[in-house]
Amino acid sequence: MPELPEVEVVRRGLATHITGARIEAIQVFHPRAVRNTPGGPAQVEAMLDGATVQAVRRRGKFMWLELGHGADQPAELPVIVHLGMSGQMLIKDPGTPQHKHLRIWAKLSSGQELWFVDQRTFGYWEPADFGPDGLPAAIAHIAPDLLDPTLDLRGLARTIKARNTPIKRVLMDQHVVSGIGNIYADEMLWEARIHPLIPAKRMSLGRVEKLLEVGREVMRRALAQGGTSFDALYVNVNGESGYFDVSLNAYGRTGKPCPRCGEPIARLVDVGRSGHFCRRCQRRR
DNA sequence: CCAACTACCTGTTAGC
DNA sequence: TGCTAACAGGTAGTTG
Repeated sequence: MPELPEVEVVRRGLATHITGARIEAIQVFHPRAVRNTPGGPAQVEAMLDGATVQAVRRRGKFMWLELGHGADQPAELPVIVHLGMSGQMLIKDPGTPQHKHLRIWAKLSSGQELWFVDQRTFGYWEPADFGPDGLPAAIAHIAPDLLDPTLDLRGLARTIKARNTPIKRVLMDQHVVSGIGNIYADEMLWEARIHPLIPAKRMSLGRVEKLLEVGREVMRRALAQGGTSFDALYVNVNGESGYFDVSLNAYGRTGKPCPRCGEPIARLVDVGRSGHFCRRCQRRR
């Protein structure tokens, strides 16, 4: 559920609250909360204990904390944080009663606590190394996202057009462009009036470019409203929901009138995932 | 390389 | 009322 705007809201909150803070104690409560660690939870605890958070960065839906030993020392190692479906990074005052789904707990030198809460355990923290480009090597396969200032939009449009796959699936392929999940794929396709099942190959280059520009605007609007939330699973670091969901035009609106033409929004299932679109505005051809 | 499919999770809701 | 099935869905891994 958390996609680019939601993750960016969390990243900003973390940057504000934990940059420069030292981790004075840490405890991992669930084995699935850490990944790619031969040493298991203990390895992550050892890596983070005593480290200082120097920066919090993001690409697509992936965040990472840059850790060092001393606020003015260069970053030594990144730890990747992915929220999965239901992960939350929360800043708590000491003494807050424990949450049922608390997976990782850390005590910070700021006096506050950092909680990683995750109901469905698809989220995780992962110790990593820096690759040559300054990104964690473990996410080298994740493409730039639509809000990345270095994004080559024309080049991306050409890559997308080379794929013989329904456009919605291509948008959600994190190797191609990152940060787009089911919600924002539906929203940007609705906005651009494009049918989700049209093969990317059959679209004109200009239409693909237009779709990407529209997508970038949708992301910016959602970010300005603090992201989307339906059921309080997605919240910022203070536990507050965003309110972009009131701006959704297609996603989750099955049977409700299309805000553009009044036609009831249709639901279609592709690869077991539900999609929402307007049959009248988003024609196949 | 590309495309398609599946496993991994648990809380909530719909249906019988 | 109580049970079961469907649903939510991001990513890695596998298969063809």
